Amino acid sequence: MEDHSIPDIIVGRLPLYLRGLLYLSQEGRSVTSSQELGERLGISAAQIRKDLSQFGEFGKQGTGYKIDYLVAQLRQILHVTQVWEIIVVGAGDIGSAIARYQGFANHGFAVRMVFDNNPAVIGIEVGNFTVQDAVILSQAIQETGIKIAMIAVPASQAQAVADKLVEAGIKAILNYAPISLNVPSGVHVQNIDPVTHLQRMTYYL
Amino acid sequence: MEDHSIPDIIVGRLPLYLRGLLYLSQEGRSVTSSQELGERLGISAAQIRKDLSQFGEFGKQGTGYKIDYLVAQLRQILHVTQVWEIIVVGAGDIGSAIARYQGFANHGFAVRMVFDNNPAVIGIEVGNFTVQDAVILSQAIQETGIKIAMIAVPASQAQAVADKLVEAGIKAILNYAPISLNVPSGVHVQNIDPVTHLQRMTYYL
DNA sequence: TAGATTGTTAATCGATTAACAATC
DNA sequence: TAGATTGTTAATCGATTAACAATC
Repeated sequence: MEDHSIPDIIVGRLPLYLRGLLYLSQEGRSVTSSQELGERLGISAAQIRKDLSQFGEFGKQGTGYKIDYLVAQLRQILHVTQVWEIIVVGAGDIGSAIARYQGFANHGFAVRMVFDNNPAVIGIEVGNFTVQDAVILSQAIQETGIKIAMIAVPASQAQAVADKLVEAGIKAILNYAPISLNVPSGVHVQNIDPVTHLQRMTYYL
Repeated sequence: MEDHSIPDIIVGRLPLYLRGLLYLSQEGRSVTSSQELGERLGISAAQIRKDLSQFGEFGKQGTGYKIDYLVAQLRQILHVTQVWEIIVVGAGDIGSAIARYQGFANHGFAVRMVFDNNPAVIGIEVGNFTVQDAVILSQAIQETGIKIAMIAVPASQAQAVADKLVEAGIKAILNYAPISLNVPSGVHVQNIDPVTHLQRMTYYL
């Protein structure tokens, strides 16, 4: 069947498969197996095959998966065949590091604008961008039609920024502020908080 | 029972509970309920109660949870009653942002040293730190007994760095490089990769 | 052909939710 | 007491694994 709603936990693994395949490709490999990929990623071969089978039949019995082909399929499934433009809100240390990050290129993303509301920061150069005044944030989102934003402002301002982004049409938020954002259904949020990641590990130490 | 092995998925939610409780506390609240906390975090009340019940009985029927008490208990469970010192490897944009990040204070962590292997970077100041030569990395880990490291080097060097860290005694790694690290059992890894987080959302766009 | 590996089924395992007695 | 909310049980739901026929 093809019109199942795919569990989010499976969707979350697809980018890992894609990344693993790209490294294999870089190493000059053209074919791989669920077992080999699984060993690289720390995921069982059965799970990889099961996950992929939700979307189609991409391999061949006896030989495995043609890497270039599976990469292309995963990119289509994940909607990263074109480049998504991104707005960064907050030009402090984290926002600046994101704006300069070279890792988005060739993976479906490009930072397009950087905003802040601090007069001391507005107008300075960050990477290839001039920090813009956050008062024109909504207007810029509506004019460009950009759907993805990253929040890199202090936690105290993050919910207000999220509300503004959503109202202007943003549909996906990567949130670097250490707070749980409340957004309407239909808007997606992923959180990156080093403290919660670290605390998850100290439990075991 | 008390000597169950706790599922990692539950351990992963405890830092979120802790963070939510701290915000409630900051707002002057002294008592909360599983329902209220759940609404804040987007987690069901039943799940919060069930998770907490793995570790003890922290609430009172009819009234809920005393916030300060539950915060203290969660800190003990997560082993963040004292400060864990951290080594940052890689003093590029990301490593520098981490080294300057103010959000670790009061949450159980403190960056202690920053390393790089690039002669152009060694010796410069990043936040309150002087970037040190990575050749003394192992020695520094062994002398200080530090158990937690963050990897903020290019993907091509990340596995080699991880191997070196593990050999020197590191037990928990927060990995900012976009690659799956292989480490021995007993060493914990958490990954922070904006690209995989973004691709997980573009699936739905 | 013989060997390898897929896609898929069925079984197992684990996580979440609903519901409620207990009790503050 | 009446109302509220916990801790826990049982039921439901979902995810993972094992195994294998199909087939390259």
